Amino acid sequence: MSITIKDVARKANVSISTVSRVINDSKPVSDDIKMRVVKVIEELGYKPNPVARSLVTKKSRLIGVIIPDISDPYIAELLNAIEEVAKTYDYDIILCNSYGSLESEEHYLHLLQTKQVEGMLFLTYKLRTVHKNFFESSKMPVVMINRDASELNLSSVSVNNHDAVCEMASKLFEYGHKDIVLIRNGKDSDVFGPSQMAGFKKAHEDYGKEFDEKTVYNGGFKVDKAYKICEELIEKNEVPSAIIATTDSMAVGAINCLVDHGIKVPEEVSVAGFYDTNIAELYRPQLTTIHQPIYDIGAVAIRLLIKQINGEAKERTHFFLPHDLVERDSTRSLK
Amino acid sequence: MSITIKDVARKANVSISTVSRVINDSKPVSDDIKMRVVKVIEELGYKPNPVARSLVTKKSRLIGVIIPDISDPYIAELLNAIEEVAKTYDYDIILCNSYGSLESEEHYLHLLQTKQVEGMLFLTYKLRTVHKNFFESSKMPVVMINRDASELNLSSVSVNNHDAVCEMASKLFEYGHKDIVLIRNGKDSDVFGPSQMAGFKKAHEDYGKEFDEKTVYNGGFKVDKAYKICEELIEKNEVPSAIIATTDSMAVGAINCLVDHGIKVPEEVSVAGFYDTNIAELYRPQLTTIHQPIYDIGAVAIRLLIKQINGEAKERTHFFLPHDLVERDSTRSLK
DNA sequence: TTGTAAGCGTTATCAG
DNA sequence: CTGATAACGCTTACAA
Repeated sequence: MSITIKDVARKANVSISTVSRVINDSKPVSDDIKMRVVKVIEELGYKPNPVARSLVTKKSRLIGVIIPDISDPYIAELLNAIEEVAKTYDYDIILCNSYGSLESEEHYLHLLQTKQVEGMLFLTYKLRTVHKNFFESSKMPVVMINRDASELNLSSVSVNNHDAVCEMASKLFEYGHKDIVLIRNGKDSDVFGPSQMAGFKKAHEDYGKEFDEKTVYNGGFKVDKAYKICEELIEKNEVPSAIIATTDSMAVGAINCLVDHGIKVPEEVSVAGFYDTNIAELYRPQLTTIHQPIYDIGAVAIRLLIKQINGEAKERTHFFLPHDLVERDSTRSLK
Repeated sequence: MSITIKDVARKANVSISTVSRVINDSKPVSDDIKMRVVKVIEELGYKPNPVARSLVTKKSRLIGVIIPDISDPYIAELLNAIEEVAKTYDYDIILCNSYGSLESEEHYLHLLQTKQVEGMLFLTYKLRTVHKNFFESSKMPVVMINRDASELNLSSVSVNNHDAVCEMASKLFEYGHKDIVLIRNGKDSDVFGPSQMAGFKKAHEDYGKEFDEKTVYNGGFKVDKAYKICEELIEKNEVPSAIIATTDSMAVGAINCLVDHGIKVPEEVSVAGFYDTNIAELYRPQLTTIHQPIYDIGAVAIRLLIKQINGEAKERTHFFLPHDLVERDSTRSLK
């Protein structure tokens, strides 16, 4: 049996309320009594029982995090940040890996609610009605990562995907590339699908290029998918002079395919990635990519959430964090 | 205010104990009453409050997981398994990222204890006295991953590193390689340091080669470190015909260095990795590596832990899971 | 088989 | 400033 507040009270010769007051610093307690209590607490090595505490305060000091795939390095890095700053505020993380399945996302949404989490961080590839309904009815503090959720009246944080794709495409056009293929995350209903498409289009406009929707493919975050898309391109003899993938690993998939078919990168085809995850530097050729402040995205998201939990948050908005185009060896100028 | 057991009791016209009995299936309840209660529960959408429950049962349904680095793909995959099977048993995971620092490991060990976790999964690069003391005195169920902890009278699970290194080295000797450099995890005090060294030695004995301790380097799980080690080798003009790294990413670091210095892999030097993480297949040349049943390691560990929590575990032992040498393109036979 | 009531360890209200 | 005491929502003897 471990030591309770009662033991402390008894040994210090005060009431349990007094002990409670000193540990919570909630009401004035005379100095000598306070010191006496503190001393006893140390002697006994007393630690308040968080469960009992939660029962009365209705606060669990728990935050739920639903993500589609821990083994995605991008998400891992995000988690790193979330975990770290949460601990700073004395919150713990309950991790839910949904594998991107709507079913388990729904399951976790409810699970977390019954687990009494005080708020949730949500990361999903597709946003559905089920989600919306849940968020609307639960009124639980939620912040969305990597998706603009202002339509749901939720705060969210990400990089500006429209601008990032636009910049990358522009850079390639400037380098003299005539035709660029975009392998984006997914369809219009998927995360950032629309803004990536729009950014790509914008670059075409800016550089007076004709835009053809057929040059946009859906990679669905999958290396293999990107590989296959590339293979098709090769078979159809439609290999472009440059490829932009909205994920580093899809870029790697594309390069592997090209190289496996004897096409040199970047000599014959330029390929760019997105996110600047570990592999971008590890892989050869090193990837030209969009560096994202992944850690910061996670950190901002969790801070935002905690503010919301504490009722300090004003309005719900989307936060864009700055990205960076980093040029390495997988792209080249044709000029 | 959410619905409590009282609301259910009132609406079903029974006592709260009866309700408790039906939700826990703990004592016989007559069929008609049970049905009535179940119906009311559904109507009201009642969910037992886990906090209140924990307070009386002293069970938190929480398991603490301390790991050194979430963004390590190996650990991410492990986490995947842990999270998944834990949910199966209705346990939640509290994630603690120690960055391998002894200080935060210690911090988390205690934090988890006060958070009332029912057991812990522990993954560390170095095992120290602090850890031992904690485990001895707390008598909390703990299972260690990727480290033989039988000396601490703790269960643990991993692949047999001695054999794996030995097999890899043997394969290379068979291929006609004369000198092999081993870039292992770390020093003797580090995880698997000794067994990797021993396995390497054994292979030398088996093949009648002279063993020189100088051919063993400590990579400390770092890509850069491996890169530098390789660079030194090149500068000293001591490039071996084969390199075994005990981590895929260290292998990649080594290959990158070699290639950056104009040395071809596998034509001039063979390089092998360990773990068979994503990058092993993604990278070019694809890595020859030791495939580890990472998911299974995680799954076995968490199951073991839950058994221990339930008092079903017999003795504390180390479990070896089978590994596999998978040959890809980063090594070649000299014959 | 069912109900009553005593906790579980805290915080919070209200007197004093 | 300090102390009783009533919650918090649930499980579990103990009675009935």
